[in-house]
Amino acid sequence: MTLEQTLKQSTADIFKEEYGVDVPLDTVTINITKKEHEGDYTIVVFPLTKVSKKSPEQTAELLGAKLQEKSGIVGKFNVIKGFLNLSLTDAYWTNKLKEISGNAAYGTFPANHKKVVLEYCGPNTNKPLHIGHLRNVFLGFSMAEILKAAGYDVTKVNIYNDRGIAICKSMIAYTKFGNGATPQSTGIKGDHFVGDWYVTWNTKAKEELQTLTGLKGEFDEDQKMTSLFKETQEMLLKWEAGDPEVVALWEKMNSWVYEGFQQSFNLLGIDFQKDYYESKTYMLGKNIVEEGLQKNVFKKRADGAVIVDLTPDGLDEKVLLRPDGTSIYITQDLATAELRYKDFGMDKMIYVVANEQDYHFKVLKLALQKLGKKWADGIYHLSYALVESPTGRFKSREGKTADADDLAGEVLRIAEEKTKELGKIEGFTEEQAQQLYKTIGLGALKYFVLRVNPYKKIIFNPEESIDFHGQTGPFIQYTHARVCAIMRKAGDVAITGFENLATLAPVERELVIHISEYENTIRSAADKYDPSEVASYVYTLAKLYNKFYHELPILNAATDAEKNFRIGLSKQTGIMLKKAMKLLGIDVPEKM
RNA sequence: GGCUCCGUAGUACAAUGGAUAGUAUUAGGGUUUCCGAAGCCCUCGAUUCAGGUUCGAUUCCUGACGGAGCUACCA
Repeated sequence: MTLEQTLKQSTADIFKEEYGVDVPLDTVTINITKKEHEGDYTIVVFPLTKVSKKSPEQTAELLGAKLQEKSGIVGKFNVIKGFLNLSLTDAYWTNKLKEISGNAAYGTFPANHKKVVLEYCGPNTNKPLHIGHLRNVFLGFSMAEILKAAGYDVTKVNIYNDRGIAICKSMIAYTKFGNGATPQSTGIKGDHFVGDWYVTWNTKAKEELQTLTGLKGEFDEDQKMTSLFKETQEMLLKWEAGDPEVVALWEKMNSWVYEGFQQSFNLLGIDFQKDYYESKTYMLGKNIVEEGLQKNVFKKRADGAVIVDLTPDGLDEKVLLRPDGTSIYITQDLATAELRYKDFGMDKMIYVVANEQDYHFKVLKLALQKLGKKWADGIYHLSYALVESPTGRFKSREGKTADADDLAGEVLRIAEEKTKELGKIEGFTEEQAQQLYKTIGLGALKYFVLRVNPYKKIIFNPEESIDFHGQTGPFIQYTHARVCAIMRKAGDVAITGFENLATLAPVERELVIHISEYENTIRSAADKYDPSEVASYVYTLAKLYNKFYHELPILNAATDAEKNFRIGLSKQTGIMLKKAMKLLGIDVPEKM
């Protein structure tokens, strides 16, 4: 039972005894006491006055006195207006720290035997990763770590959108203008190489369109009249027909892209247990559509298109299959979802996809539920808002600022610069130094993205956003390095129990309390699918530690009992910093 | 037009319906005879507007005003 539950239960028991009324536990609200008041936890008694029929102050006084008398852990209390501030005994907190430090698995919940499949990344193979993918992969990776800590059995999967008109554009441009160049011959990273041909295609199509019409119309529509587009479309048909030459080229170019992606994934520190390819699943949807028709869940429209009527659910009629019988995006996704269920039998299926597709995922879930698939109840769309530049949405045409590799390179460069200026890396080999720049640079980038609630859009200004001061990854990493320095200096002092400690300083209590809140944070972040709660937690922890560090001597503490306790507290803080940052996919260095 | 999401200091973010709305950054000031100054301490500064529900509203409801997304037989 957690402390919160204990206090709630005791409160309910006391009310039962005093007033003979059962108080539902959720009417008892307990918060961490605000800084300006004395106390650790606060019970808000306003809702309880209905039962006690007394003033908030009287109610609180009585409750406080009874809790102090019966709980055994409440040392003192005070009442301000309707707020009952409880201070737990020092013994309670020292025991708590002892208990936590003795449990290496603290913060990891026992296996709940629920399977989660988490899809993230989902790149197109015709262009490199951009800043939107960064938010996606950082969120996805972190969410997977958090769910694992919360006891779930998580499998991360990727889906490659590796077919369609877009990749054919790259292929056509390469065929016509490539002269046999390769990533190896040019030294260009594979995904960028193929992406460059996609850009070339657009440039050439624009030129052709200009000579054709002399106008700068709506490119997206008008490009269809160019010969280049017609060639591209022919290539797509050939690909679909399995033309060996086209398929061979497609395989070759995609292999370049995958090689490039893999480099990015390695740098970013993300991974997948299974890859899905749109080219292998795009024609699988027919069966599920047929099933829907038989179950009378889907209907055939007069023109032959298959639709699902979602108007009773407040949505529209949604087409699932074209009149000519070919499938569309949603058809594939229905089939892919079922395929995943066959592969994994998961309890939850999480899609990490931008909020542009909110509607799509509502349709997907509803359609599967209407088909009677129980597992569809476990579908969750982890929707996140777009990353925008200060001038609006990042467009892939807008240039280099939005490119993921460039951005990562930029933060690594800044990390190197800062480290050379401020770092304590005497004796590092070049390799260790490079590794450190990576740790710090990516730490800054990941933390910057993950500290924001996923549904809120992020304004990203490449020049200003990557900071190393304040609420940032490097600040937390620095704090960890500081703890490590203390531990090195402390040597192998055996940390014993904390029984001999007389009293705790306020900042020591705050630290222990915050450490004891870790499991609540994990639980909440997992339930809400929100890594930003962990980001916020770990920042507060680092800040508290720095405050503690400045206020109190650790190695030079006045008594052995204090020194022993403070070293133990430092050690545990270091462990918690590392654990929490790991859940964000961020490493922490021992020196920086 | 309809639907969804978002509006908090100059800027970027917090706040299960709870106390005097927190934190970072910017600007200004202080702090290395003492464990790492990428730190710590101090000062300035905000809930878009109008109603409603409530003992209590940044939070919930209604409306207005701003911003974004969706409303594709594209993915």
